[in-house]
Formats: sequence, structure tokens, C-alpha cells
Amino acid sequence: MSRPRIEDVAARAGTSPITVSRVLREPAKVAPATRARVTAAIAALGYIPNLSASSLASRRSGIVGLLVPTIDNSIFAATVQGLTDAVATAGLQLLLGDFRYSDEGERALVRALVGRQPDALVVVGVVRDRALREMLLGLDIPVIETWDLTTRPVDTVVGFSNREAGAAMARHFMARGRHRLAFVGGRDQRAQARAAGFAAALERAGAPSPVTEIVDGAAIAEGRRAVARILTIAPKTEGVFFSTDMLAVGGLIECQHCNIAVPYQLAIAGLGDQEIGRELTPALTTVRVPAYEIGKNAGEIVLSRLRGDPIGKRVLNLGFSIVERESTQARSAK
Amino acid sequence: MSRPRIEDVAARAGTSPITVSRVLREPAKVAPATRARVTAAIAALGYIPNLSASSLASRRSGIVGLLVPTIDNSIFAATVQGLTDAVATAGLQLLLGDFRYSDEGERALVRALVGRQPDALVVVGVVRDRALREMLLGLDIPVIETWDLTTRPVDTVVGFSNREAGAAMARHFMARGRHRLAFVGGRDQRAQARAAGFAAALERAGAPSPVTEIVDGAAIAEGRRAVARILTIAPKTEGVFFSTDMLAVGGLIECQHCNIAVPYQLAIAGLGDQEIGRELTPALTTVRVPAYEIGKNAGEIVLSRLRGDPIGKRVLNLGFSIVERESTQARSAK
DNA sequence: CTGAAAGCGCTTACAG
DNA sequence: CTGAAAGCGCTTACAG
Repeated sequence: MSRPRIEDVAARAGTSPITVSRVLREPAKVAPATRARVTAAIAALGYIPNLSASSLASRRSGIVGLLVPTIDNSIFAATVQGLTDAVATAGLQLLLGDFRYSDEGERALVRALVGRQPDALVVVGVVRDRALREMLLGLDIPVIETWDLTTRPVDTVVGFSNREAGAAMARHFMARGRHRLAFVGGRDQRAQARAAGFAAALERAGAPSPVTEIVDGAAIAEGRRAVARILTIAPKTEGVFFSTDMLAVGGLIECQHCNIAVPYQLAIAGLGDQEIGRELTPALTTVRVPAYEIGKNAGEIVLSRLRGDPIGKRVLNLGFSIVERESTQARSAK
Repeated sequence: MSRPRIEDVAARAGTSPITVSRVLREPAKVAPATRARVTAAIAALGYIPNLSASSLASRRSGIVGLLVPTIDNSIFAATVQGLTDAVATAGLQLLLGDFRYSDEGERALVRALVGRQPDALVVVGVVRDRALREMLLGLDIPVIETWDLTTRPVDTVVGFSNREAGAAMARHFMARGRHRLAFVGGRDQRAQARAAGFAAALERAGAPSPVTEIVDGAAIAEGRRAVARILTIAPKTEGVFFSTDMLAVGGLIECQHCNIAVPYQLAIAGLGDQEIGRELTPALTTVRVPAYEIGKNAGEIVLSRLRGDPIGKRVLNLGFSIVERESTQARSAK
């Protein structure tokens, strides 16, 4: 007793396969009586259409491929959620792949995803790898880059300026009387953009160049280690901007262990506005980023493109905001 | 210029489509010279096989469907990682779906996944819903349930006993002189099993029944609220077991805000052994669960079954362990 | 080691 | 409103 095919449903409903297919895809075009018989037959047999056959015949897979650097980072979870919320209404499914922050992994992943004939691709990040860009350009499906901005997207980019976020945080520190600063972040492009914006804003203001610590991953332990190093190398540091809230939490914890008063001796800020940062004492200043909205907008752009709407803006800047909490208060605030 | 097909590759290599297909699937069976020509043609054209066509013809999709309650919970991320690590070696891809802790969502998701003709299905949780069980039993593919145990799995279950974990934690508290206890957890089956085991162990020891707080989600804020409520309802409570570390972190934070000394006034424990619990002060006692190993083993079972190996154990208990840290130390330890 | 024929289960494009 | 024919791009099973 293998799985029923469309033909079995048709036989039971006393109609043809194509009518069954229509009931599934455009029921309004089928006479109510026929439709009822077909629906009953589908239910009776527990028929589930074979989407491989459907994809092959229609050249529409109903799949949106999503490439994320890693799935164990809850900050991207909101983006996945937003994207799901947007595309699920159209019956599209997400095929998720993590490339683990490697160009090579990303190429392999794209190849694997493309084999499934996705109707669109959404990428966390902006694609810089040349070979990958070429591959994506030749794909002839919408490709949405996210979580950053670029003047020349593969197709469309929706995100915010990580560079500007870094610069804004530098100004935030300086406005509170802190000029000897440090940056902690990973090797990925977004972290690098935040670092660059941070350093550039300091330079423009005539402040010293920031000490920069590169870390692997976003673990709390990495944040702790980074602060310890910074305070050894540059004991007069007055504030540290961490590329993610989890790293910043590590910073807060290390300070607590070493009896360094935050924010009075050292100010600390993160990025992501994760719940833990709000709940700790001192509460963590952070950059709130539109993670959910990025996913939602990306999904809506995908749907619009699949409908054949005219192409809108190629660069969609959703902005960010700085949420000031205790961890960066000015010393005078005491 | 649409995408090249196997026929285009064959033409360029001066051979037939079926030989190209063989080079892709079982290269050892093709003469080296032919293989070289085909490989060159594939590279030159940037050929990527259409996996919909491949699935349809071979009745093998190369997809493993994974159903998780939610993707924004980092504790499942380790399971996803383990599963990926195991199945990627065989060229299988994960199709991930989250059913958001609802039976209805789970049924819809299974239907959506099944349409893609997965070669196997892995579920976080044990399937209790009757309709879903029937559906899965009729599927005729390996179905692996995880993260709990049951005497009658749909097919095979790999996990640990949540009930036993709850009981073990109750004994842990009692061995440290705490008998007035409380439980905090969600509505999902695993949380309920932990609650039941916790209560049963207390009853067996003649301790009072635990106060039980049901929460929605695993947010820190929920943990805070739960502790506040417990201390209002039962101010003499000596220890609280939270169903997840994140909830327990909320418990720790609430105590800090209310000047309740942990563990001296109130002991706190979680489950999951997340990094944050190790780093906070007091460090959090927790149940370490084999999240990664569950995924890894599930993947290996899938591969074994697809190879056609004889079916092994239907119930694979990977156990758990209690990691004692400061948050549950005995009062006398001071 | 290689290939011609048939078919996987759908949908498209057309006809009526 | 409904259906017969052709075809989507692969692989299986067989033959040589």
C-alpha cells in the first residue's frame, strides 16, 4: 500500500487528474459539486501531493532558501521568524542552511539549495565572495541580502548600516565623557563594519584609536577573556563596545569578578537587545536592530517579486537605535 | 539562457545522460577518461542537478525532515548540529520546521514536510497526538522521536527520561536539606514529565507536594515572575527547580532584586547546562542533557536504516547528569 | 564500462 | 467547467 497519487484521487472522485490538481491550486475554477467529490476523495485517501513532481512540472518549488551564518545564535531566530511569518501566508516553505561563517561553506550551501530549485534566496549578510556573487547573479531568482547595507546588492538588500551603528556607539560613549575606547567582535563582515565605523567616528573626533580584540564565536567566555586582555594592554580604557550582547554579558561578568565598577570605571555596550542584557545589573546599553523586521520585509519582497510586481527599491534601510541603560551612564550621573 | 540540464552536460562530454548521472552518484563505475570529460563539462557549464527530478525518478529525496517545537531556543540548536553532523556525511539535507508547541501546527508541518518526500523524519519530543501517530506510522520511512523516552515509540526514540531528571533533582535538593520545594515549567510534555518526576520523588520521601508554576515560553521574565509568585504563595519555599536554565536565570535575577540570598535562603536549579548559568554568580546547578548526542545518534540511526541495516534498539536512553554548582549548596556549606 | 527505453507524479498549454 | 496529450529532468532496470 504505497502512497496514493493524484490518479488514485481522480479515480475515486470520478474525474481526471487535472481536475484534482485544480482543486488543490485554484479551487474557484472547479464546479462546487466536483470540488466536493474531489475534496472528499483527498480526505478519504489521505492524499498528500508529491511536491517533487509538482516542482518539476511547474518549475515552481514553493521553497525559499535561507542562508544563515549559524543557527545557534538566537539573534537570527527573529529574522527566521519574520521571514516565515511573511512567506507562510503564500504557502512557501523555508529551507534553512547554515554556512558556519565560511565562504566555502556558503558556496557549498548555495549549490545544495539551488539543486532544490528554490523560488527565491535570502542570505544573512552581504555577499562579497566573487564566485558566489556570480553564481547568484546567474540564478535568475530573487536574491535578498540582509543584516547590512551595500550600494550594489546582488539584487535587493534589506538591513541597516553596521558601520553607522558602530559610529553611533562611539558618539554615545564620547557624549558621556569616554574617549579611550575598545572594540570586541568576531571576524565576520558585520562585526568588521561595526569596528570600522566605531574607529572612524573616534578618529573624526580626535579621540585615540580604539583597542580592538578579535574573538571567535559569541560566547560569554570570549567576552570575558577579551575584557581581561584589554585591561592588561590598555588599563586606562574607559568603555568597551561589544559586537553582540552575549559578548557584552561576558564583559559585565568579568568586571564583576575583577571588582571593576560598571559603568563608573568601565562602560560597556552590546548589540542586539537580547533579554539577558535588560535583566542583568547593571542593565546593558545596546544597539537595537530590526531583526524581525528584516525577515518580514525580506519575505514581503520575495512575495512581491514572485507575483511579478515591478521591482522597488534595491536598498532598504530599516535603521537601528541605541538603547541607553545603566552600563554606559556618565560618571557624573552617580 | 536557462540552467543546463544533464543532457547538455552529456552533449558537451560526448556521452549519454545516464553516464553523467553515474559520474555524480557512483563515479567508481565510470571509466576514468569518461569521468574526466564529464567532470570537466559539469564544471564548465556550472551544472547543478535538479533534485526535484532526481527525487521523483529515484524515490529518494535526500531530505531528512526535522520537527522542533521552536527554533529560537538555543538548547535545540545543539541537537540540530548533531543531526547535521551525522547526516551531512551521507549528503543528506535537513528540512527544518518549527511547530511552535502545538499539535495542530505539528500535523500541518508533517503534511508539508511529507510532500517533499523526506527519506526520514526526526521529531523533538514524543508523539502523543493520535492522528499524528497514525499519519507517521503510515509513512513507511524511519521516524525518530527524541528528547524523551517512551515504551512505545512510533519507530525509534533516542533521549533521556525527563521524569527521572525531575526525580533526580528532587533528591538532589532533599540531600541538601531542602524539602519545601517548587517547580516552574511550561506546558509541553517534557516540562510536564519533569514536574511529575519531581513531585513523585518528593511524595515518596514524605516531603510536601511542590508548588507548581506553569509559564508560557522560556523567557527570563517568566522565571522572575514565577519566583515572585511562589514566594507570595509559599514564602517558606526552600528550593525551586526550573524546567530550563533560562527560566532559572530569571529566578536568580529576581532573588537578587529582592535581596533573597541564593542558595542560603532559596536554592535554585535549572536544566540544559547553558553557558550563562555557568557564568553567573552564584553559578547555577543544572541538569546536563545530551542535546548534541541526541541529534548525532538520531542521525546515525537514520543512516543505518536507509542503508537497510537490521533494526537495533527501539529505545535509546542517553541519560543525563546533575551538575552541582553554588546555587543549590547546602546551608551548612556556608 | 556504456546506453536506449520507459517511467517517476505532477502541471502546462491547448482544445472543447 | 473539464480533459487528453505532452513534457518537466532525472534514474531504474535491462541489455549489450
